[in-house]
Amino acid sequence: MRATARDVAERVGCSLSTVSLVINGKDEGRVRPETRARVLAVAAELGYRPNATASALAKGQRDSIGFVSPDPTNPFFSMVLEGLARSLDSDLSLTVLVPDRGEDYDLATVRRALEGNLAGLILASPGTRLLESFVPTSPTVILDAGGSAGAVPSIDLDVRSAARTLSEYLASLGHRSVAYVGVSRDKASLQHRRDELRAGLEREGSALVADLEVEELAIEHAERGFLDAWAEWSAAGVTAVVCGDDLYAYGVMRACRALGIVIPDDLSLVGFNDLPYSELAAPPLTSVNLFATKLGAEAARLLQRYMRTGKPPRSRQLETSLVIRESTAAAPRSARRVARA
Amino acid sequence: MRATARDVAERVGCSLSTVSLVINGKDEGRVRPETRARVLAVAAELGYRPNATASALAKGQRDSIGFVSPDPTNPFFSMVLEGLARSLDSDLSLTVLVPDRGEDYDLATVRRALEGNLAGLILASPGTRLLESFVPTSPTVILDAGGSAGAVPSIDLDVRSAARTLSEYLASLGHRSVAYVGVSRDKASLQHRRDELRAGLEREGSALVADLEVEELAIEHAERGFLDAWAEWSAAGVTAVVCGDDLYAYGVMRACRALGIVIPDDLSLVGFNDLPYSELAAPPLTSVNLFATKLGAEAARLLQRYMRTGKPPRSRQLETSLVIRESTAAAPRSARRVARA
DNA sequence: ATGAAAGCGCTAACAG
DNA sequence: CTGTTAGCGCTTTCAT
Repeated sequence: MRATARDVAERVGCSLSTVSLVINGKDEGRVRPETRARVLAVAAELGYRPNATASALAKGQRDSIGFVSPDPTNPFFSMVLEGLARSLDSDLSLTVLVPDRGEDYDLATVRRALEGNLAGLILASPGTRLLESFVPTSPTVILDAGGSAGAVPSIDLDVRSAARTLSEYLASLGHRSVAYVGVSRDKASLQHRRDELRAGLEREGSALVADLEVEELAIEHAERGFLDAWAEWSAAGVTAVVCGDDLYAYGVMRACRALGIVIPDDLSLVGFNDLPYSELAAPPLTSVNLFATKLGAEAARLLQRYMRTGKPPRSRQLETSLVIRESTAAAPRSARRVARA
Repeated sequence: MRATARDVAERVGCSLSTVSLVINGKDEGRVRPETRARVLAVAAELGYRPNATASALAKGQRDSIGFVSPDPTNPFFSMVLEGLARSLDSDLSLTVLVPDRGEDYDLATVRRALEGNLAGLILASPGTRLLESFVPTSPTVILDAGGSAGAVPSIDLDVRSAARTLSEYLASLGHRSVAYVGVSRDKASLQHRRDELRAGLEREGSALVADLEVEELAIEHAERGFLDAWAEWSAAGVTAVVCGDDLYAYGVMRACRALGIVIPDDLSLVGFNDLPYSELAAPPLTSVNLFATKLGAEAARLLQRYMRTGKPPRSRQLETSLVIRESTAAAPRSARRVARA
C-alpha cells in the first residue's frame, strides 16, 4: 500500500497536520525548521505522495478541467488542445472527452464530462443543437461557436477581414461564381465563414452560387460530396471553390484528381483553417490561418480567470489571416480567354 | 451550493445509504421501488450529481487514466489518443499530459501526471533516458518504445516485415545506397525502424549508408537537417531516403523543393508512419502504416485488464504494413541509364 | 510551534 | 427493505 500522510507523521513522531502543512509549503513560521526537514526526509524515504483525490475533497476544489472536442484526430482540435495544455497552470490537469463513437459530440458526451466533476469546461466547436440545450454547471468557455454561444463566455474567430481579403483575391483573379464546401446544418462556425465569404464576394461583384453540406468534418465526406456536386456546379459556371476547413479542401483535391480536374488551371481551391499540411499538399493550398494553438491558449487564460474570480469573462474574438499560396488559385478559363483576346 | 446526497436523503426522508444505493444502481431487491422512484425524482428535482471526488475517495479507486505524449499536435499521437479514448470504459476518464514547453516529455512531466494520482498510466513513445529512471507506481503500459520498455508491459510496433518489404521494393527499383532520416539518440523506436531497415537492405544486397539525427519530431527539424546533409549524401551516391516518420518526410520534401531536387526522379522518398496527409502530399508518399489508432485501442484494452486483474499483462507487438504509392519512388538515375543502355 | 478534532461527500459493511 | 456507523486521506480551524 502507498504511504499516507499518517504514515509519515507516525514515523516522524509528529501530527498529521504538521505533515500537511510542510508538504503544502504552508509552514511559514509555524513549523520548526528541524521538524520540517525531518518530515521532508521521511516523506522522501517512504516515497510519500499526497492523495490528490482526498486533497481535492478536503479543499472542496476540483483540480481538473475538461476539454470536449468532436475529433482529437483533426489537426484543428489537436492544436487547440496543445495550446490549452501548455497554457494551463501546472496544478490543473486536463481531461479530454471525445464522442463515444464517430460523429460529433452531444449532450451525453458533455454529461459524461460533467460527471467527472470538473473545475471548468471547454467546449470546442459545439453544434448549435447542443448549445440550445446546454446549461453550464461549472465555469465554461465555448470555442469557435460562430457566434452562437449565447450568454456563455466564448472565443470566436473573427474571419471577417480574412474573408474580405479572400474575396478580393478571388475577384481580382476574375472569379465571379464561387461555391462553398462545408456548411453543416449544425455548425454555426462553418456557416459563419460562409456568410462572411458571401458578403465579401458580393462587395466585389462576385457571388457565392452554391453550398455543399458536409455532415462530418472528414476528408472522405467532402470528397464524396464534391464528387456528387461537381457536375451541377460546373454547369452553373463555378470557377472557384472555398472550403470551410482545409480538411474539406483535401477531400476536394482527391475528388479533383479522380475527376481529372486540374487545380488551379480548371478550378481554384481555397480553404479555411490553414493546417501544417496544406503547404505540402499538391498543390500547396491557399487558406485562412485560424491560429488554433493561440485559440487554445486564450481559452486557458479566459477559463482560469473565470475560475479564479467566479465572474464570467467577456467573450472575445481572435484575428485570423489569409495565407496565399499562389499555386491553388488562378484566373478562371473565361477570364484568361478574355485577357488573350 | 450544489445538492449533495444528504440533501436528497433529507428531502426524501430516507437515509444517505439508500440514496447512494439507488444512485449507483445497486438497489436490486434492497430498496422498495417506490422509495427508489422518490429518490430519483428528488435527485432530478434538485439537480443532484454525485461528487466524483468523494466517491473515488470512498471507493479507494481512481477514475482516471493518464496519457503522456511528446506532442498532441503530431498526428501519430492524436490517433493513438483517439483509439485510446474510444476504447476506454466510459467510467474512466482520460487525463492528457504534455511536456511543459516544447521538446520531449521527461520525468518531470510523468511526475506531474502521477500527482493526479491515476488509476493507470500510458506513456507514448518515451525516450530511453526517461525509461531508465522510470519506476511505475500504478499500472502502466508503454507504447512504441522500440523494445526498450524493459519489464514494464508494453506494446511495440512490429516493423520487421514491413521493413523487409520496403527493402525489397527499394532494391528491386535498383537502389543500392539508402539514407535514413530520424534517428534520435533518445528514441529507441526510431532506431529500431532504422535497424530493421538496415537488416532488410543488407539482405537485398543494398546498404544503409547514412543516418541523419533529428532531435525533434517536427517537419522543420527534418527539413533543416536534410538541407545540411544532402551535399554529402549526394556525393556518397544516396539515391533513396527513408524517414523514420512521415513528418520527417514532409520536411525532406520541403527541403527538396528548396534545393530543386525532384522526387522521385532525382531521389526516392519513403516514410514510416503513414499519415492521412501523406496521400495528399506532392507527390503522394509511400510509407509504412503504423496503425496508430489501433495501437491506442490496444493500449486501452491492455491497461484496463492490468487494472482489473492487478497482474501485468504480457507485452505485445502490433503488425504494420507498407503502403506503396508509386509516385515517390522510382528507379535511380544510374539504374535507368543502365536500363537504357 | 504543534496537536486534536471536525469535517469534505460518499461508500460499504453491518444491524435491524 | 432501510438506517447506523465507520471510515477513505487530507485540510483547516482552534486550542494548547
